[in-house]
Amino acid sequence: MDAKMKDIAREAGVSTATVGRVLHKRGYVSPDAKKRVEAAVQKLGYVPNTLARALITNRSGIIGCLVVEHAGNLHQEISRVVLAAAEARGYRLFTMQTRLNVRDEDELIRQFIGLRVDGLVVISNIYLTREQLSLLRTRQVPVVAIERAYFSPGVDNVCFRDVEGAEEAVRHFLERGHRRVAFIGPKPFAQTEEDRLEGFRRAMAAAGIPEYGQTVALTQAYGIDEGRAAAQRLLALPEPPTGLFCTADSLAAGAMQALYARGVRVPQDISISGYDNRIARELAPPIDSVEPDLDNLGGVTMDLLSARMERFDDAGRTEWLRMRYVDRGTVTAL
Amino acid sequence: MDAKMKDIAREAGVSTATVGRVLHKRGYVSPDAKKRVEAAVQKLGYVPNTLARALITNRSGIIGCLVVEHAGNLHQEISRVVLAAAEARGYRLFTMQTRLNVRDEDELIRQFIGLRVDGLVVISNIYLTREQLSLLRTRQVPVVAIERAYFSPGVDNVCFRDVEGAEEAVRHFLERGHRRVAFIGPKPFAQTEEDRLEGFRRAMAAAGIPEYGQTVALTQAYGIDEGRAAAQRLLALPEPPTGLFCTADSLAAGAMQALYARGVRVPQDISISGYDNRIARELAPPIDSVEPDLDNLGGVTMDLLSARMERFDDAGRTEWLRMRYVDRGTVTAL
DNA sequence: TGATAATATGTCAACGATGACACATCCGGA
DNA sequence: TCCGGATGTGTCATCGTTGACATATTATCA
Repeated sequence: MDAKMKDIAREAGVSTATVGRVLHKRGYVSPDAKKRVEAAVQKLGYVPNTLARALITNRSGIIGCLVVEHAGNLHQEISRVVLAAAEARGYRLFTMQTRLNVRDEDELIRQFIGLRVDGLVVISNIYLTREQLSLLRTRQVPVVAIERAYFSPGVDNVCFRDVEGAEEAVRHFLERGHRRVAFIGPKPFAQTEEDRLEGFRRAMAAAGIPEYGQTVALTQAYGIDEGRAAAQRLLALPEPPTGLFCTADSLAAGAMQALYARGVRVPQDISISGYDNRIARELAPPIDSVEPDLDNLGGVTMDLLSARMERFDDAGRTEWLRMRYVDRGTVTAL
Repeated sequence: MDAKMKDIAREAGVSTATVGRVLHKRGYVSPDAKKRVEAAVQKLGYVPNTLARALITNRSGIIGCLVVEHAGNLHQEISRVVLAAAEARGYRLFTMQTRLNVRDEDELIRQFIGLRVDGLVVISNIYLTREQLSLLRTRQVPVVAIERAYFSPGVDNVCFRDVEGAEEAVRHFLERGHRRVAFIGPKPFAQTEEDRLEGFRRAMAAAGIPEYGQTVALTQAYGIDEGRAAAQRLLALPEPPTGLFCTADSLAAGAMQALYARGVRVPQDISISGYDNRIARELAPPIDSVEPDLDNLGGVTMDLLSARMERFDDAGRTEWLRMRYVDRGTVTAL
């Protein structure tokens, strides 16, 4: 059905080798033959079979992207910028998603290996297992992990400076005279969550506020409902906080609902900031948030990956992406 | 490097044919040979080469997904549910994205054809060109288009009942005594936008409100800023509307900011509803919205596609997905 | 006892593109 | 005139897997 090289060759009256030379613009081809081949390609609507090419060259031109989904994180946005960067560099990005589930991940990794991907991008806040890593390593598949640092041979990392990001956000409150700043964030279940809590603690400690004086509202997960409930609890305290530091915009959005319902105005009556800057700008009013450097993320990731695809070695490089505080004026002086 | 069937065969002391029989659980294999093959597969960490298999079977097991991105639409969410449905059915979904750009689309479609995808899902609110369609058609690639109906041979469609969705939302205002209901939505540039505007007009006309009495605020695009500006304009009218029907949650979110800034309370002072139900629940307060039946979308899409993959024909089937009005109480009686 | 079916395994030509290699021809310079 | 390089083209084994076909052995029944 589909035209193949042989068909082009016959149509143009040359051999498949010459067709190949025209297609790859490599080697000597007479202008005449070239013209005839191009005409035949056009006429028969020839599109080279990537699969056959990959089989013999042993390079698929495909990069796998494993996204471990998880309500309330940035993984969708991250995969989008990585996709854009990959396409810009001429790679095809093959995305597969899963929710936290080792069995699924095993299956997806086998699928990627079956496709003989040239590289793999893992976007996850949990770790791959040792077995999964070794499966990839014996096949010399370059891996770049976003969000989780592996420090493992053959794996490069792109990480967010979450401790510093959270620290800066909390300092924002403290510098404006706030003392009772509450932390709203999930009970740490991965590095990211620990880092943000750690950043909060560091900033508070640096301001001389002792551990037991800190108001920490841990939620079971990310989400609107969790944020709303946490804010309700905090507002009911005898001495409610004057500032709410939320470690996700979704939590902040929920908190805003609680505030709105109680008639507490932002920023006149209370200060608030979010994290991730995903929906912060969509709220009324738009609130402060902490933004990862997504503009660079795609490029950094693909640079690491292509360096490793050219020469596979055992070093494990790590790139740290800094966070940026986006000031929209919802943290005000007391 | 990678183990191949031949290696397994040697290790197990059988031929590749027997290895194949074990792998595909087909044909006769002695329990003993089976055991040895399985052990060899385990030992050598064999993963079949999907590319080679695809080459000879002429089925890649890959479904292409072309997402034409566009700020403010649901395409990310849609691609996610389609991905889930595809994975559940054992297909690999290969997603590529582009922004409105025919040249890019041509390139991506060629990439898909090069990969010999078994089917293609197009998520776009603009049409593929005639050339693109015929390229796919000569190769008998089943195509399912989401959002845009093609009524073109070889293309199945999954469409949203946007006229009815908008109509129902506007009726919600009218039934509660509103007369001055404003429409906030982009100047129609594709069917979706026209449909939502049409729905608004129908509902208003049915309530006896003449065309010239209708308040229509057309924006240049979807987005927070556009929604905010439109709401500001409307609030400045001598007789401001009592209800705002926004054809996207992002527009509604912007409108909410304008309301908040002016101290107009929702829903006490004004009624409002959004569309798409993407961020409506994250706002303070959460607002009414119109929700496409995303739960069914993935399944419906994949059903159409797999039916067509089994038997390619020229019929163009169309599935209409109904919209659901989500009532959160932000449209109240006057 | 021989015919037949069921069981078990191996051989080999595809799939479509690649690229090493061989073979031609032509030109310029020694 | 002969040689070497540039130019132009074709042949064929190969990539890893599949599946049609051939072959061999054992069990079953008339």
